[in-house]
Amino acid sequence: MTDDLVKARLDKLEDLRRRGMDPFPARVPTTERIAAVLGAHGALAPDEHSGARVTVAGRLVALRQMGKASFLDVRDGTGKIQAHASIDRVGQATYDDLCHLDVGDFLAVSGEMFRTKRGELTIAVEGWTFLSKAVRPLPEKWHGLKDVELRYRHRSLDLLANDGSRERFVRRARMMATLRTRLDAAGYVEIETPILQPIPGGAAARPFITHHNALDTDFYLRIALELYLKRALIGGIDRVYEISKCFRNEGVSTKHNPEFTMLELYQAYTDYEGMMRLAESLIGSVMQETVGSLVIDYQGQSLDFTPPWRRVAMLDAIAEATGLELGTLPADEIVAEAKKKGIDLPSALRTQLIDHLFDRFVEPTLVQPTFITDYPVEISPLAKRRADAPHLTERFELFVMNMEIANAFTELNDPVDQRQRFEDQERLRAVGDEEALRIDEEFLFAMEHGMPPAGGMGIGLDRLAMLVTDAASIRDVILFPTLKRREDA
RNA sequence: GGGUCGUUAGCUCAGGCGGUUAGAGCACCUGACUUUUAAUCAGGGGGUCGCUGGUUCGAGUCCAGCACGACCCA
Repeated sequence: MTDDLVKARLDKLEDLRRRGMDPFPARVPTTERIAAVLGAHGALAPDEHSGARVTVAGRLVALRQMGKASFLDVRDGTGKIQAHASIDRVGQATYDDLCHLDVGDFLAVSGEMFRTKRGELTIAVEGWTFLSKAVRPLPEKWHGLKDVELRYRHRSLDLLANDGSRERFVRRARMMATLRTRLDAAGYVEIETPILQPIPGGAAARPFITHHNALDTDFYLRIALELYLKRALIGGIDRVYEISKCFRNEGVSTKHNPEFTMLELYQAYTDYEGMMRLAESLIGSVMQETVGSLVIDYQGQSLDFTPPWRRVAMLDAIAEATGLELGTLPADEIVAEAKKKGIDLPSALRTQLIDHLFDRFVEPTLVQPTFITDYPVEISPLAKRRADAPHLTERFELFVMNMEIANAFTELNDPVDQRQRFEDQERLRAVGDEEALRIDEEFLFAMEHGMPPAGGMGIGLDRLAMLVTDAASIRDVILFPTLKRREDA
């Protein structure tokens, strides 16, 4: 039983105290990082001793005892090193103490570096210090922790047991760093905007609701960053971005987590064409810095991010996939035309029909990076209209591997049009569309003071992280994904 | 929301058509072993078979409900 394993280790903890050692000391000897030690002694030949003494600290991950000598594997955040302890070198008492360690305990070891006959760089232990006790056994060393539920619920153990998991999050961090470095170099200013918002805006989604006691007011957790970043843009921070969590009160799936990380950026004096070029260079940089190539392998599929990426207008993509030339056909005629092609459509609003056709026939075909452009104005209430086709907007979404990765537009900066769009949305809300946008007077007030022409873009960073880490589920790139609480856990 | 699958020792997994005391490897404990690296060898301990009910002389196994999770669909 677990209790027996824990009890045995708790007994050892008491034993340590009896032997005069503190199982949880506050001070640690000065140590080097393991990767640095290995790097500095890489030139040693088998059986050669360096003459140099090193000290490292880490977790004991394996202990091979052979009577009067033992091998210990010690791991820190940079790597793993072997140590060799023999009764000759450290004496009976110290050796006995060392043999009472459990796999999982932390310790510092010091001694001379040498390479074994079998070629492994090793510390010949001369002294050691106990650093921290593990009172539960670690997951199994060979098979690791496979149960996906345990991996998500006990991520610390997943990171410990599965190298692939740890490497995935390191790579995600490199992706984040690359994005910030590129944007900072391009003169973008990173800011922070409210998570608690009186009116959730910037996207069509259901929000979480929470309550502020002292103000006795309900707030919403933000569903997008957009409207606050645009306020900053209006205020003169004319290249601005934020990388942060957004929250949407929707189902979970391999591509959706209720809280997820978005990058949103706004740049004055450009447009959605500029955003397409930026997407190509920014995501290209991420691929180069994380995977090392613009051609990546994702779940057995080769994806090529070499620019320029394919661009297709939404209605053209639907025509290509279905043979339906929608043009400006009203809803009932779309249904009729579809029927002729053998496609059954429910009676719905024109935009819903377009959405439906796109999701069903186009999205499943979008594997290589593709910009879908020119979305209908009704589903793009914050994007500028095309001058030559006012029912369409200067907007694109980027699709890769059937997933929406980015959404961008030439930003609407006409406050009169913006007010009308909000009012159209409010009318949809009134007839039951819970995801329709709400009118935001504060935002309109800001825009009425003049907003520069601008391009803006949002990128779903969890999904981008899936691509760069070859992860099949969004939960594999979110350290602590949203799970139901378990009573017994 | 619907469908399919899963839940057995700390971890990874077996468990034929319902039949004696539920098995293995790793981990753990005892002993041997001074260059191993999934160390090896000998011995030992460890189980609310997810939960609740039902069928049956008898349920890890069959049935129903529930919980949690995975995948697919909307």
